[in-house]
Amino acid sequence: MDVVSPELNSLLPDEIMDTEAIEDIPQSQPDIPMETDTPVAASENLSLCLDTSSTGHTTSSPRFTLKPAMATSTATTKTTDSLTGTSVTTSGLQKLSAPFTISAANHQIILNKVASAQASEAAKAAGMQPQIIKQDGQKLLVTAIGKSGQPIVLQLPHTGSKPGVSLAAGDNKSAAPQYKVVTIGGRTELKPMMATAGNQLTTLQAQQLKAVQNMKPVQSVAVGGVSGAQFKTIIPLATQPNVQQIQVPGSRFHYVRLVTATTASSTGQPSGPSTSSIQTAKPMVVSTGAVRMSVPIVPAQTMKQVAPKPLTSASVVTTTQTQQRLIMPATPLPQIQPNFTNLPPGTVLAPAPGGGNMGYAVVPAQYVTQIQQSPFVTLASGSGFAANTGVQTQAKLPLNGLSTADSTSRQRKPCNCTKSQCLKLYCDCFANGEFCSNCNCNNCFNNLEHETERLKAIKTCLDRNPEAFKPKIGKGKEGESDRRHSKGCNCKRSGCLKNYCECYEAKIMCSSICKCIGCKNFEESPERKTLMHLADAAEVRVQQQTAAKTKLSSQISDLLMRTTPVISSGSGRLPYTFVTKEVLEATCECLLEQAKKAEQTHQHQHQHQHQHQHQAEAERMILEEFGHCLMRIINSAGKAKADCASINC
DNA sequence: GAGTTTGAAACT
DNA sequence: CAGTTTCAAACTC
Repeated sequence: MDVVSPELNSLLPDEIMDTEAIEDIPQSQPDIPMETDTPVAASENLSLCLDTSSTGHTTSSPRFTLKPAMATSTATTKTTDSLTGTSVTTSGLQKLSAPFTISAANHQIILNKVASAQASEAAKAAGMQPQIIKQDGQKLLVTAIGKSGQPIVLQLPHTGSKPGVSLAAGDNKSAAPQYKVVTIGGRTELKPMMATAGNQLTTLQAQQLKAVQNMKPVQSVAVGGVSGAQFKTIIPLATQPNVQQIQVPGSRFHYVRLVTATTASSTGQPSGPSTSSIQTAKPMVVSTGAVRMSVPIVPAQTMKQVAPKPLTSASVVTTTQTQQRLIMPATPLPQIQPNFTNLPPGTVLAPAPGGGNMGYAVVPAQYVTQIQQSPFVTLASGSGFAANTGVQTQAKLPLNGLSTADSTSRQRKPCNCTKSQCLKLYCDCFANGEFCSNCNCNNCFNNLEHETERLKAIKTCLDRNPEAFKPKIGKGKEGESDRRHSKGCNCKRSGCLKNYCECYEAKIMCSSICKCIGCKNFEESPERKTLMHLADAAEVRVQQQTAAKTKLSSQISDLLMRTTPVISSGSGRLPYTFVTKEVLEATCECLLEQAKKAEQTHQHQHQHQHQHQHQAEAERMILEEFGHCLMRIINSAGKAKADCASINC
C-alpha cells in the first residue's frame, strides 16, 4: 500500500522521511522548506491514518499512513484505507480549512487548520459543515473553533459505536453532551453535540460554526518557532488512544501522537482518579510499504514518561466522560496567547501547579521530560497501543546540535544564575527549554511554580528573536559542513579555540557566517590540530587508566574467588587466610601508587619516550610492586603459622 | 574557591 | 543597527 504521493513526501520534514530515524533522529536540525505563512496548499492537506490492523479495538501495532487530502474538494470526500477499511469522511469545509485527519479502525481525529477567518466565514455562509468523521468503533472529532482563536476540543465518548453515519447539519434532535469543549482562553465548557444514537458525530452547532469565523488563523499551540502558522492543534479529551500534539521544529506540519490513558473508560463514563497523567507517547511509525515514517514527538530531549508534576491546585481538566487530560491553558492569557505560535520547539501545554484558575501551563516539550519524572505521577498506560508499559523513548531530535541521545545521556549542567531568574537566555536551562532542576541558581523562576512569569519570558524572548529556541547548530548550506552555527560566533580574543566560542563548544568549525576575529577554528588550523591531538591523547590516557583499573579489579576479584573457599574451609592452610579484604585493599593501594609513580616518571623525565615503552615500563614497576606485596604477605603468613605452631605445641 | 576573562544576550 | 551593559560560563590562579 503506497498512499503517499511523491509530492507529499517531498513536503515532509526530514525527521519524518528519514527511514533511519525511527529510533534515532538525525542530529542536525533539518532544513525544512516549509516555514511559511502562506495559506495551506492542496498538497498540505494530509490525513494521518492509523492502521490498526484487523484486531479491532486492540491496537497492537499501529501503523500510520499519510494521505493527501483533496483540499479543493467541495463535496464530501471519503477515503478508505485499503487494508483496514478505515474510512475518513470529510466535508466540503475541507476546502476552506485544511484538516489533519487521523483515522483508525476505532479512533478518528481531525485537526483542522483554518486558513483564515474569511474562509471560515465563507464556510458558514455556504452552510458548510465542519469535519465529519465516521468510523467503525469510537468516534472522535477534534476541531479548531473558538472565539479569539481559542481552540475547542470536541470529543466523542469512548463507547462502542456502530458504523458511522453522517448526519446532516442542523440535526439538533440528538443532543449528545458527551463532547467536551475546551478553549485555550480559559473557558471550559461542555457543549452538547449533535450526534446520532450511535454516537456518530456529524456536525457542529451553528454557534460553533460561528466561532469558527472568529477564530484567528494563527493559533497553533505547539510551534517550533514557526510564525504565523495556519494550523490549529487540538487535543482530544476522552478517547482511546489519546492524542497529543507533536510539533516538528521548523515544520509547518503539526503532528499528533495517539496515546492512551490507563484508566480511560471504554464506556465513556467519568473516571475516578483525580491525579493527572499525560500519556507517554511513542514515535509514530508510519509504514506505507515503501515509505516508513516516524513522527517525532519531542524535538529536543528524550521523553521517557509523560507525567505531570504534582500540582497544588486543580491541574487536570477531566472531561465529564473520561479522565482525559487536556494539556491546554485553562485561563485566558490574552497578552501571551497570540504567541503560542512562537513557543519553543515542541511546546505543549501541561498542567501548571499553583495556578489557581490557571489550570495549564505552556511547557516546552523538553520540560515534559522533567515533568514526567515526577514521582508523584503515575504513568498512564493503556490498551490503545501495545507495549505501552514502562519507560518509553520518544523520537529524538536535535538540541542545539546535539542529538537527543547526546543531550540526555549527558547530564545537563546545573546553572548558576543569580540575576536572571533563569528566565533569560543567559540561563542554559531556559535557553534549552528545560526547567531548572538540581541547579545552583538563585531566585529561580524557571519552574512550574512561576509559570506565568516564565511564559512571559518566553514571549519576550520570542518577540526579540523568533528563533531564540531553535537549535543553534543546524545544517549548513549545501556543500558545506553538515553542522554549523546558525548565527556564527563573534569571538574576538579566544581565537575560537576555547569554549567561550559557541562553534568550538559545539565541536564544529567556524563558518563563513561567523564574525570572529583571529579565528583559529578552521580545518587547516595548526592550533586547532594541536588541540585536537592533545584532546585525543588525553582521551587515550583516560581509556588506558580505565582499562588498567578494570583489569586490576578483575584480578583482585579472581584472587578473592580463589582464596575464599580456602579461608572458609578452615583446612588449616593458614597462610592464605591472610589474604583478607584489608590486605587486598592495601595491596591495591600499593599497586595504584606504583602506577601513579610510573606515570609521573614518564611525564617528568621521559616524555619523549614512546607510548608503548612507557606502558611496558609501568607494567614492570607495578608487577615488581605486586611481587613485593606478595612476599610481605607470605612472610607474614609464614611467621603467623610458625607462631601458631609454637602455641599449639 | 575566588577572581578574571570572555562572548552571547540584553539593553539603549 | 551599533554601541554599551549585563550576565553566566569558561577559565586561571
